[in-house]
Amino acid sequence: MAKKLTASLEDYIEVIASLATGSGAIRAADIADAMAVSRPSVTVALRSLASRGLVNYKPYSSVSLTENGQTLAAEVLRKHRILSRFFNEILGAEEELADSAACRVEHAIGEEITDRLVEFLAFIDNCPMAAEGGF
Amino acid sequence: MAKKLTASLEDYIEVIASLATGSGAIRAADIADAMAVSRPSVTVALRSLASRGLVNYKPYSSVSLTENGQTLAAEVLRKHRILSRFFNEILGAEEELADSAACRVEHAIGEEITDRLVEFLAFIDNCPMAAEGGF
DNA sequence: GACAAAAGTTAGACAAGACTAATATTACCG
DNA sequence: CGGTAATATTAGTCTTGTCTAACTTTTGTC
Repeated sequence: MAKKLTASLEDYIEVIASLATGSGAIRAADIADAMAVSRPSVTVALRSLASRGLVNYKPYSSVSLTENGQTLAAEVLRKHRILSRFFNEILGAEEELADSAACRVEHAIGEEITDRLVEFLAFIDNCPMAAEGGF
Repeated sequence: MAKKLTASLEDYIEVIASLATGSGAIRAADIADAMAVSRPSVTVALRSLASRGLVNYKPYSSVSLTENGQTLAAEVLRKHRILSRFFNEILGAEEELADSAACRVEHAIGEEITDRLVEFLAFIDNCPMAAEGGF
């Protein structure tokens, strides 16, 4: 497997994957807007991701994730979703807070903790005692 | 309140607080050893923390936390403990993994999420249905 | 009390990540 | 087709956090 990305590069990958679900080509400006970051920062990040084989990137043209990039993005998004759900549904945090916390924590937990959290949420979903209105 | 610290500086504060529970003065070398970091890095961090009024620091002498530093350390340690317990006791992760994940996540969640996690664990502790052997 | 070892700091380098200002490229419209 | 607007990149700077190597200060031992 590839070497671990920094939190920042994971964020770029994540945003690119999100933009990819929409229609149309992804341009650096879209990424910059989505991340509230300057365009030169995007250029640097794209070069770094390209050098790791995670995005297809040629100067002055549109961007896409490679196979590996998609795999990686999927894992980050999975962490994000499960954390956001946990913070919101189990802990009762507002959606916006849950989401922003998930955005940061997603870079700090590994696969095992994530898997266990998935199992935990699945258990709660099926738990008759935990139905309606949370705990 | 003071401006938010970086993850790195929070780590330093946390380690200093931990070392402070032992006996004897805290020296830079102790911090370097505890964090597996070079001594010059400790010097830099101490200067930064001192400039923020969080540690008492004079070159070539021992280190202590100020009142504000202690308050801040307590908050970080509280996050650490609650996260570690959650990962270990609720999710069932090995202690070592739970602790290392807590080490990273503690910098990524705020007071509100922490408070809610505390409440959640307190609920589980008192929940007759969740007794013995986890869920 | 002198002097070697331990501890601490300074100096200089590097990497990541961000920014602004300036330059280059592309694309669209008349 | 030419020229401007939009987009992208380059160049140069800053901050944070780390390192190694060299120098300084403190400490402890005889």
